[in-house]
Amino acid sequence: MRADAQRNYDRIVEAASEAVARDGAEASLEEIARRAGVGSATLHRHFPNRWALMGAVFHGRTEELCERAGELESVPDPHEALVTWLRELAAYSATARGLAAVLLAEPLQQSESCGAMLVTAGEKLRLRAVEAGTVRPDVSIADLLTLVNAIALAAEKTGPAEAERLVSLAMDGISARPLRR
Amino acid sequence: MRADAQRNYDRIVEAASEAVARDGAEASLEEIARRAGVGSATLHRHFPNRWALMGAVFHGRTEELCERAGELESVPDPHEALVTWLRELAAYSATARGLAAVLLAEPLQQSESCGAMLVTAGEKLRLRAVEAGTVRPDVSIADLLTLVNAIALAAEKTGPAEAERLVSLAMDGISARPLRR
DNA sequence: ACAATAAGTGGGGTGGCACCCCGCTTCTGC
DNA sequence: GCAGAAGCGGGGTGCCACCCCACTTATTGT
Repeated sequence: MRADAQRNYDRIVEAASEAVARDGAEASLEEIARRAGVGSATLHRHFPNRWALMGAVFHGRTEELCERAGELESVPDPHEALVTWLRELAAYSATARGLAAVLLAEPLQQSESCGAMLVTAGEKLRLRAVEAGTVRPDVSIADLLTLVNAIALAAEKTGPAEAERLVSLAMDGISARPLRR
Repeated sequence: MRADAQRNYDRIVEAASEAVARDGAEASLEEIARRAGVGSATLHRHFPNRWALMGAVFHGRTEELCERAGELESVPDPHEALVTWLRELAAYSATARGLAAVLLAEPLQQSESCGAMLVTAGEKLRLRAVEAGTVRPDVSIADLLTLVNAIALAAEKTGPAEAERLVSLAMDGISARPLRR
């Protein structure tokens, strides 16, 4: 990649980050290009569609979340580690407007994508919890991520606190029965 | 309302129903107007924004779901009644592309809205389950509907079966502990 | 240092969209 | 059957995503 192309790429991602923070994932691509100081054609050449751009925008944050998953592997209680991570993921998704939509929209299998990164990071936490016997083995990491993303998407209007509450609710279940762990 | 205005209203809703079934809630309003045989201005006069139209489209179906809630009140097991209703709601929302998005988008309190109808219908089922002691009293009907709609939205691509599975999952919780009901 | 060339750029075009204005048509109460 | 109001829709505006192609710029070999 040529040096100037790299510079434009970075400028676009930076402008897109600001735009997404302000307007959500539906931000105008034209305006992003304008603010990045490039033509709209340049934006469309680097990112063939909106999701590709959003993927780049959220890539950094996704890496942080994956690192956080790594940290949580050293938490003694595997169940707590998993639930904590899922709650943090929900809280961040609910704040960074559009991340949840991007994660749900993009095919989860495709490597290099944000979704794939989260799958591999989260799978370790899930497996540890299953081995500890606190999580049903028939629940896949894809199930958990879909559930959490769904909640984050729904809670985008009501805020991260509500998102975390709903995640806790879904993890524990709605039934009034004593917790036996 | 004048007779011709009523006729146009009905035509628009019918065309919109077809369009939504095909393209989801993001269907082109212009095309809906075209297929209804009216000018786009007429559509915009009857429905000031997209959600107003979607509300009208889903009104009939929402009524059916409310009736279904009424039927389920006579099911002996209150917990089963509630979960069955929520699962059916999720399955329908996942099929009728866009219903979930509409329900999440519109303010839940506003009367006459689809959301409000579902709240009053579902609240009875929830209350019965709480009184039977099978559902935690701190879980509101709004929580449940948000959760179910979120799942339906996320499962729009994967189909109603997956939506039902995730609802069941959220209702029971992910933990590997014996069901004590 | 510089020319050849491949890579990258952006102004401007296209078609589609939501939404609005306003002169015209059609219904309705009397 | 008529006056006035209620409703209508063609056409306009401004915004958008996305594309084409003549031009500019970085790189590479000498």
